Amino acid sequence: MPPKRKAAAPAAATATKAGRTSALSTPGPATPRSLDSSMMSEADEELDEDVTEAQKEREELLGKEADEFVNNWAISSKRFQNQGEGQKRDAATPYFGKRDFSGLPLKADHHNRPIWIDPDKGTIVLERFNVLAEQATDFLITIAEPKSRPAFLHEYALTTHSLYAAVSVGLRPKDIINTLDRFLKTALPSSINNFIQQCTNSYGKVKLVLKNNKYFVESVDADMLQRLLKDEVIGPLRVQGSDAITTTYAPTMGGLVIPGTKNAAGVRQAALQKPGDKPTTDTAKDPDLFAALNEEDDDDDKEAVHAFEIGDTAVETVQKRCLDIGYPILEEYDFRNDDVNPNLEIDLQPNTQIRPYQEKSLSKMFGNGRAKSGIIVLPCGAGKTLVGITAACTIKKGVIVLCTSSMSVVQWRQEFLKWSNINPDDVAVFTAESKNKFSGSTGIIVTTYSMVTNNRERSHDSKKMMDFLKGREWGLMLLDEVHVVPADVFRRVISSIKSHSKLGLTATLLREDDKISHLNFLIGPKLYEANWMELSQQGHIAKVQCAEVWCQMPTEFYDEYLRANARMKRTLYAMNPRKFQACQYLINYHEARGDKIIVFSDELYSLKKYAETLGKVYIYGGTSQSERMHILANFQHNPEVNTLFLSKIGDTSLDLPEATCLIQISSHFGSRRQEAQRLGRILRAKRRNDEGFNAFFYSLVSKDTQEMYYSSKRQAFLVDQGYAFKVITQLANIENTPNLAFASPQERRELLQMTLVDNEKGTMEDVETDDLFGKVGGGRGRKKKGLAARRTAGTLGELSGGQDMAYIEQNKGANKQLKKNQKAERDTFFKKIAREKERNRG
DNA sequence: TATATCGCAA
DNA sequence: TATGTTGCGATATA
Repeated sequence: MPPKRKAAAPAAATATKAGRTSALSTPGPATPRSLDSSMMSEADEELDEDVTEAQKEREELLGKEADEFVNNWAISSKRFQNQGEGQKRDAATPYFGKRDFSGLPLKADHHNRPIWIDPDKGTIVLERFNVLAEQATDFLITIAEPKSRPAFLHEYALTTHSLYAAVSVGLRPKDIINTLDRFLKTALPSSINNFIQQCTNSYGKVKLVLKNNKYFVESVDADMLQRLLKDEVIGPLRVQGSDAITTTYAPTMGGLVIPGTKNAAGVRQAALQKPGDKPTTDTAKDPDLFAALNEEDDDDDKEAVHAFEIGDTAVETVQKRCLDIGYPILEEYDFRNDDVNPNLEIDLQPNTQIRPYQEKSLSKMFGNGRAKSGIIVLPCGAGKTLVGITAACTIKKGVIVLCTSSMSVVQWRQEFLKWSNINPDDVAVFTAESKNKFSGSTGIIVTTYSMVTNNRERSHDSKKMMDFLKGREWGLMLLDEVHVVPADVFRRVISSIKSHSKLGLTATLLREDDKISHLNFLIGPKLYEANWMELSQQGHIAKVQCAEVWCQMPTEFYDEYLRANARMKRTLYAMNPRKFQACQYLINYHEARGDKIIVFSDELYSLKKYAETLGKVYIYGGTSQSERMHILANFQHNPEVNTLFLSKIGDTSLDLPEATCLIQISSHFGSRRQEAQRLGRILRAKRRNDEGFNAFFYSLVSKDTQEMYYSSKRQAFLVDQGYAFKVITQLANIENTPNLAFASPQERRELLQMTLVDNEKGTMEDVETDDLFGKVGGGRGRKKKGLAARRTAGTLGELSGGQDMAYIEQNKGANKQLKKNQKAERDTFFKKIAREKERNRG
């Protein structure tokens, strides 16, 4: 393959693109209101007990089929069908065998091109240091799945799903192939070419569109529709009497303006500006190859589309069948031409401007002027909510928001009020406590997954509410924390509520099981995934230093550890006195530095022990609502309270104040999601834009225990995002920390004894403590009534209560002292870290 | 109003 | 290389 135009090409593309984005007009015409609600689905009446059974079965089936589908389409099954390209052999060939790709001819100017591809697996490697790296990155996130993105070499995988996503945002096969070839250092292997052709031929050709309250199967390819009509399952489902295939012209993006973008801001002044004028926006600087390619689509302006109608009840069958025969259906909502569903009065607050990456992700969703269903992945603190709200403001139809907890329900409502001009009466909350409806003909409902999926007997009110939710059509379904949806029960949401489009939001599209791929057909493709490192370099989220601190287990602890059962093992490695000391040291250090510190421990016994011994506040599941509020408020405003201990309650269900340092002493097995979520807790830091400001993330790990294995597993995701974990085996000057706990062998033995005794009878209930400082404890823990509670509570109360008071004072003194030699100590600390870093590199 | 119970997720 | 127990929300109960 001859070398083609190189560096100049993307630049040119950028220019065209910029010209295009300035083609402005206001969003579609005001839609007349129609209150015709006779369109309710027949589904309502039959939705009772036995239906849920059937639903379950159907979902299982769908799940299985999705898996099979994925397997059938794996790239490896189609590899080398006609591998013609010169398989040269040389001396090294025997060592690589089939994996010798030296035969792929390098292009003459290969050093100007940034990517390599594995013809076998579709793995793409990108050189970040290449001049074209930026453009290539933009292209790659559109067509491939980011696998690993550390500093210099990024790894992507070309998969069926990623190509599906690329097609769904409007790329054509020839765009993909040409651009890929342009960036490749070698000739494009024919296996990859075939793979792309095959995937893209079947993907994205068929669309499911809801128009005037009727479902249409739509395609630009008339033959394709004929094939579907001849299909034994789909054919009969076509609505009788509409035998003709209708042909219309597809709208293009022209005219649609996403609120909050610079374009939107300029709409009024630029109303007279002609399309094609010189760009006036900064977006021109942003080389977005995808948009550039999409640009070409607009040349053949009006594309004919063909469609036939299917009944409401047939939708799921058709979707499933299409998946079976290899033409997965895309969901699109032509909201601008929907004059059946009433419009919602909503717009972003004037002067609201969304960030470039938010704009980018939304432009993928609304790329062709319709709303495409799919998933947007942004790190915590990067403004997912605003993306959702902006989408709602673009569609301007009824919205249903699903959250994981009632706390985030309240937050979503607040955010809606904060960012948009929505009438507060139109944002209704549906939870156990409040079951409001909006007053007008349409509005926004914020609710939880569990509220909608609840299988059990319902209270009268919520039954009525559910009927209401099921009985209407929603313009947009916003799925917060969408990674929870594949959980079998939550999946039911999708089928029970009818919405024209679905937008999933998450920070970590990750699960430890394999159900994550189900999202591809439950909701839609991944439309956009932000790179954490990039956002932190641009100052949208904080820069974080990650460190793993290895703590030696004292021999007597290790002996017990080896002997203990799994449960006790976990307690023991959390209670490791060296770990305790490291924790104490880090807290001292960071408090002196002015940080707000959160310490996570999933292990409740150690959580309480650590917090009580150090005289810090803690929150866990058993902390009552009012105490939680009290503690959080103190942590946020009281300069005396700088450290907060949390159980895994802090992962999802607390609205945590800003923190700048995070220490993990115990965590849940190898959950990458948890690790990422916790890191996310410090990404919001307002000080992030201060010169040289860093947030800190420490994992304390007991050496030579299972924790080491879990820890490495947990870090995988963050490492792929480009975070470097430093390993620290020795904290500088730790032995000189004043009032270091468990410094003597005697104390360590006592700690061990106490740990063993307290946990021997197994249960945490036994050591449930009374309110220590009147701040913690109580609440609705799962403690068994009466019984042993009093016995041990006494011991522990005395023990920790007495010691803690002493500790509080000592620590205050210690902090003052620390401040004196603060600088000296900080220096040694960082020298230590630097030395460790060197060692790890070598 | 506070608390116990249940189903479910990780 | 797998685990088991913690927490949530909704509802029923006194």
